[in-house]
Amino acid sequence: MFRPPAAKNATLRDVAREASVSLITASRALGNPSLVSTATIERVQEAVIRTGYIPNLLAGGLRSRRSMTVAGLVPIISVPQFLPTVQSLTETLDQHGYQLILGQSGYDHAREEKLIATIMGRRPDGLVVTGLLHSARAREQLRKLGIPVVETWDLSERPVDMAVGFSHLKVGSAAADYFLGKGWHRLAIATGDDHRAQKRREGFVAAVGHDVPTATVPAPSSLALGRRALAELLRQDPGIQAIFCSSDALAQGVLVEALSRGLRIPEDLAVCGFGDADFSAHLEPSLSTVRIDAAEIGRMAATLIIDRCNNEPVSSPVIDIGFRIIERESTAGSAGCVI
Amino acid sequence: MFRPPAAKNATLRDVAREASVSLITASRALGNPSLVSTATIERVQEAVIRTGYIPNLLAGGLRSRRSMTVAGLVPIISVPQFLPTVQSLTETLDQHGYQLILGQSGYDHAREEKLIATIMGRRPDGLVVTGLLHSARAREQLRKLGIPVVETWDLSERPVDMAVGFSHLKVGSAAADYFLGKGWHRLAIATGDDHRAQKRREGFVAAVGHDVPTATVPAPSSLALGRRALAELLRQDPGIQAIFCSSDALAQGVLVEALSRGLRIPEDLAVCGFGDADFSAHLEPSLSTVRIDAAEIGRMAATLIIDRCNNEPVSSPVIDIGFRIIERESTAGSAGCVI
DNA sequence: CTGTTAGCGCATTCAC
DNA sequence: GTGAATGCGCTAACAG
Repeated sequence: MFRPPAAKNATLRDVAREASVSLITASRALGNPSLVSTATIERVQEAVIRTGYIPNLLAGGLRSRRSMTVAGLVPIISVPQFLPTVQSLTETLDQHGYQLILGQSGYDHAREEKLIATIMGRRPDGLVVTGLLHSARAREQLRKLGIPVVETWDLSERPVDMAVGFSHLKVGSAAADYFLGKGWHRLAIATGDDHRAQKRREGFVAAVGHDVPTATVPAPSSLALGRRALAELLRQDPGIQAIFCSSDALAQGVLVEALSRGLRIPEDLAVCGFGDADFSAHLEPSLSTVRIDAAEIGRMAATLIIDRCNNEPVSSPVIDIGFRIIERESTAGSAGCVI
Repeated sequence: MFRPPAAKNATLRDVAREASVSLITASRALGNPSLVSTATIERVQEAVIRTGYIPNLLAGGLRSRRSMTVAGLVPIISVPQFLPTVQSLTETLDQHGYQLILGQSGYDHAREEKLIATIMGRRPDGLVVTGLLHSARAREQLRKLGIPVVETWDLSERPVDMAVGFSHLKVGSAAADYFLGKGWHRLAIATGDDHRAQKRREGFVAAVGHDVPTATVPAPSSLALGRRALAELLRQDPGIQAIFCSSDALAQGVLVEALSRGLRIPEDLAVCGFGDADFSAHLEPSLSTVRIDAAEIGRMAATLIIDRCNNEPVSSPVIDIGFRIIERESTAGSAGCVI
């Protein structure tokens, strides 16, 4: 078993002794300075520096029942769309003294439940889930936890607790309406097999009024899969005019494959992605897409959690951050203009 | 079934009572079963299920001085190159019961030190740093912590503790040798401004024997910056034959810009990236690059930490995982062949 | 194999 | 303003 080396960390007791005050006064000087005289605070702060004291948040959390951690659950960390969310979540939490504990649930339902149990052992003060939970049991687990929970990247009618996201159905129908408004009627979809992408497809099909050729690829989607998807779709209908893709990576693959087949974009084939990746505006041709403010999702999720931890009123437990279709060259038909 | 909203979590004491054993026996049944009879273990396990007990790892960590957490420091989470490392690190740690606490140091030296202090408050059992530390003070802090530290994505001659990475100098010189071997002599570099990329540039220049036109872009590098970088390099030397880029995103930008200027790849301009992103093999033309096994870095880092936590001997504290140049169409000159 | 005792480091009672 | 006691939930150490 691992034994900590001789150089033990200074404890608050050491600080108190250095500053010639009691343990609790030292504690207050650091955590609740308004209760302590200025002179004492200064003495304690000096003692902290001299001893190299680093507060033990495990001990503090045990006693105060606030671990100052928030758990973040993602399917896998390397889903590019979620990255800005995780980043801004981490940053915003950090600004308020909270740390993020990251859990990857994979795409496995059983794992999801096990992960929740493991992570709850750390007694986080809140939980942020990226994407709705798969299993009903997991949702039930969360409901019973009694800590703030934010579900992100989707809007449920009945969230476990709170939610920050947008309607994937509406994204789908908006994309379809956009294509139809351009006068394109032979439409198709290249999509990942995850739940949210499927809902966008549903919205798309509903707005079109009938089913459309669809190529479904396994997660995580990629440029390579986009190339394969276009090949598949052209097999289903060689006369496709416009394709809605479930990610910009996929859309880029469609672009590459289309160009290598000598198709002109958007005259022969229009393409719209999803997510507004950093590269999308700079491709040739530039890629139209649906923009989601992923970083804002993380910020809002953090804010909701922190407010609830401080017993501050939360204005609305369900926040729709919306979306925007960004028109670029890949769909710049007659009715539109290049941004 | 009624449950008060603030239903307190069951503690080990509750489990022990349910199972009619002492506290410590319950503890051992769960954490050290070899010391307890099979019948008792079973009774305890049933009690766990009946009570819905979730061990409080804060309390356990406080007492045992093992928090079962590992801190991971990255500049920012959304650097694509590090993602597979973070992912496999999380997974490997998870398999051994450890959780990753993520810290983003930004690109700010002062923040780095502050972050280390914050994170140490959680008393992690180990620390994984992605990239060498910027500030000497931060390195000094780590040395004094007395916990296993793994620096990744680089090899230092004098690591704080352990290291898993590769030589950026060698990558640079290998890239230069590769270009020179193709008969290309008017070389250039498009590079991010981070320390590791600069070392690759150093190695490149050393192998070439003289300085080369260089476009330096701020982190994080992107396709857009790659386009700008090529424009800049062509201004410096319109006759450039081959460019070594510090990331595949940057290289892709160079490709896009080159094609939009009517340059033929690789006849007019050869391009090599770094990192072997998932899209690189599927671009048109496909992108030559330097492949690093990023996931392996994460796995090895986790293993090193865990071994050290268990006081198991670590074969070597510095592990070179090497790299490989992957030749594809963007550099498929006469002397080579397309993979 | 099982139990008793004694804390881990800190913050929440209460007291003055 | 300050302090003394108490215990958060768990496990290391030593008994039996």
